[in-house]
Amino acid sequence: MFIERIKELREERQLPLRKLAAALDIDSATYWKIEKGERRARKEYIPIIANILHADETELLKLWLADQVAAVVADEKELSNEVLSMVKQNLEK
Amino acid sequence: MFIERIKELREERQLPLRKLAAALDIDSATYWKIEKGERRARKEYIPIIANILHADETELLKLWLADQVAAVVADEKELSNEVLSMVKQNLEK
DNA sequence: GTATTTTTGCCGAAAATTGTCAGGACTATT
DNA sequence: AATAGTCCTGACAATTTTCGGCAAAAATAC
Repeated sequence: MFIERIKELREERQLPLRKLAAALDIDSATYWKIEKGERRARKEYIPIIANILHADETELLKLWLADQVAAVVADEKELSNEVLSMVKQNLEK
Repeated sequence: MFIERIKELREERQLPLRKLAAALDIDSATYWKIEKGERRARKEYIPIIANILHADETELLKLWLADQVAAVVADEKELSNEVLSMVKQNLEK
């Protein structure tokens, strides 16, 4: 979700990976891996990415969080609905 | 959720930390930290814990997963409901 | 008051994650 | 076909995070 979105945005803006990598102060290869899902984007990167892509930071943050959550339950898909409900419940207190 | 539950069960069964630690082959101090939330229980520990506490493994697994998920969104409680919904949506595909 | 259990802090080992480097593949341009 | 620019990849190095043991203090039980 997150990575598809930032790739999409980057292409819309016609920015090369290099530009994003520079903004984040990392190697282009690393940024490439982030977009591919081989590396996780650090949370601190989100505002920087949002900025350079002129995207909504909160939107990206939500996508990023959703990815993290999805990763947790990925191995137990059968249980995930129930687990997510439990978490929701628990948050309401 | 997970840690409260296993502590509760352990006390019901009147087992000292030591017993659990032994079953998991770790130091009592480490087990204590798990029960306190200062250490994360490894996923592999769950069946062992379930067994020695005569508890339902799936129940404990769900609680454990819920904790992991909650940890992800803990810093962004305002967004968590939306994030959880997104994940649910995404799983239905 | 001794023994057992629980609680803490601190440190080193181990594992996981992140990043760099060097270079290959592909495309477009000239 | 040579150059330039971007994208892609694997191997390795560096860093960060996590984990567990140890030693000992505090609390509780016997």
